Amino acid sequence: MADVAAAAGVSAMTVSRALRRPDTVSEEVRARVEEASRRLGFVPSRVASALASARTMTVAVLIPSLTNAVFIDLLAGVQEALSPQGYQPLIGITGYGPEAEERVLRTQLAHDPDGVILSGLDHTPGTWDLLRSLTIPVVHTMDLTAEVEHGDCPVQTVGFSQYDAGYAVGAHLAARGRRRIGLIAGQLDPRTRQRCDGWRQALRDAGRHDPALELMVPDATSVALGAELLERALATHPDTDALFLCNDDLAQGALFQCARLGIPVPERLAVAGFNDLAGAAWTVPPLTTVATPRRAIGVEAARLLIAGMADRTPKDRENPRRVDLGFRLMVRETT
Amino acid sequence: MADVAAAAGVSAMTVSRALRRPDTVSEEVRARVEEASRRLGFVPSRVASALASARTMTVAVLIPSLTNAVFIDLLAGVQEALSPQGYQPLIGITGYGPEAEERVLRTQLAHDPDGVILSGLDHTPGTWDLLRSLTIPVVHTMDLTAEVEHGDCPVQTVGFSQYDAGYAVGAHLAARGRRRIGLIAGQLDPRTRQRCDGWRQALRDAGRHDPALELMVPDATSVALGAELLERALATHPDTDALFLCNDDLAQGALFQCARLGIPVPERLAVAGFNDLAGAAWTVPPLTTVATPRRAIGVEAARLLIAGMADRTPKDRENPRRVDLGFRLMVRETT
DNA sequence: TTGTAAGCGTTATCAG
DNA sequence: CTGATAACGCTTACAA
Repeated sequence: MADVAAAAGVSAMTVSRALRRPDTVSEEVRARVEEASRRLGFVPSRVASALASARTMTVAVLIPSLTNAVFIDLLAGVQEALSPQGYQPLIGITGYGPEAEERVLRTQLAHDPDGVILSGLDHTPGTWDLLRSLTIPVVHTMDLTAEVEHGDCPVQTVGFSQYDAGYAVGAHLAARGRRRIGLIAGQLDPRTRQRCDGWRQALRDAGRHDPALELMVPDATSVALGAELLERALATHPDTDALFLCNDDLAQGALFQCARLGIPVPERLAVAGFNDLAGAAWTVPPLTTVATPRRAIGVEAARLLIAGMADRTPKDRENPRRVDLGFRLMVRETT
Repeated sequence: MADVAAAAGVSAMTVSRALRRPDTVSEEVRARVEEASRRLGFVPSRVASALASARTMTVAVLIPSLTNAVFIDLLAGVQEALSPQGYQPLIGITGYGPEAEERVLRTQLAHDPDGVILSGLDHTPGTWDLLRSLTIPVVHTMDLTAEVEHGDCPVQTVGFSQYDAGYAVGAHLAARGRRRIGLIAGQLDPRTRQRCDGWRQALRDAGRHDPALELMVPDATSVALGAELLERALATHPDTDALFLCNDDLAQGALFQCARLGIPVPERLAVAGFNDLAGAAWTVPPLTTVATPRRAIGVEAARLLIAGMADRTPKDRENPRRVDLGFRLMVRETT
């Protein structure tokens, strides 16, 4: 920067200004600085800038895993909204564990991010303490604030009601006249559980809930697991006439297995998935599922953060928001 | 750090040492510093550290897109290898355009990464110039260095031969006795083209290449596109008895469409995909495809980078490596 | 083994 | 509108 300043015949400070806020310097100086800067191939050091200005232009984004399309879409939305504003996402992988999340968060905080985006609301007390102590905006995603604020700490959330979405599926299956409605779930994180809770309540409301038809395993969801669990579920309860699979990959695996076993869908068995992942509309038959606004959640979370980071107010604590982006039941042909 | 130093009764420099290289201070001092550090909740500022040491502990990772599972896997591998060593990946999305890639690279370089990982070898002259001028290690992935070095600039690559992989598929289909073997490709980046080139050569070698059976479109690949293109291909050339779809999502879409149209696979039509994406082993029938070592490529690229970053040698120019991680033809039931 | 001094490359601040 | 000066929080280099 000193070199550019010398070349342009101005002070370093003026170079800094000319490059960051061209409107604060005279037209003539701006031109000279830009020319010199370009000629010398000057690239301002963001590190130095960060140290001097206390703004790193980075945002910590914590997600459970990179192999779950749901969080990739979230990340894509975040990236899409952040990057035009000059912010860099710093991704942190938590592996679905609140303890690991706390560790990763601490690591990320050492980078002095200007904001934090988290997945879910299932954090350790240590994490809550940390977050409370921060003076940068924090947004929690993929879930909505519960009635009670967390540990007297107002919280900003962007998501949809996992419970309501699960309820919608249960209600839909019941409305279709199914009597023996089962559930298959993997990856039992809090969000999955909420979906299951909603589904369960819907069946209770319809007077058709049978706990025996619930098959819940901790394993990560996958097409393979869906195929396997479908077989197991039908083996135990052959009279099952409808199944809610808590994620589309499970549902796709189940559909494949039905095809293999010669089980007609939806005639003999109705199948519903969750998330409306890529290809769900093209399975045979096309899969009934719930479209979730994952990308939009990322975009909105980033927007809230940017707003909070712009005015250097200590945090949006005073004004916590709860943004419900909803969901859509996609009724296709498997039900 | 000054506060911790005061609390521990030592100088700031000693705190810095005690925390980074505990073996360089006396046991007693180390204990005092750690205690004080913990008690005060001290988190060293990486920004300041970066400025002072000229090491940001970040690595720029440029990939075309977040919605392509291939690059997510690559990223996951990179992250997995980088993060235990204390490095942070900085992701940059290039959208498959060399020009956009150059822009993104320039942006990332402002963050002073300690290393760079790129996808492919298809860069603009400007990008090559930039890379040549860097004093940090650079690794290119998903492809292998061609015979001729790029613009006299030795290059480090980790990948596999897209050409050979394509050839293997073509040879396999021919060996299965298929006569009218077609090709469906989307996302026509250089890697896809190389796969197609290999496939083409295999068919020529078998004396069965018919350019009319090639259907190449620029659109991003997807299950939906696969279904659509399958129908279009068969409409134009009903006698096609085998198809290579250049990515598994296309192949899955094609399989779905075959099921819908009542086309028996593999009896009437053999289908081969590429990449062995999640679920490929579970389609009906299970999909023949090529397993590519995407995650391993990420891990290996990160390893090479770490090696190059450790010893602060200007760059691994002197010792460019070409790491071929191979591929595996997964013969399943669609062929 | 520990401490001192001098930056690292910017930007905030305030004066001109 | 421009510039001088003092940080920002740490690490390198060297001295003790």
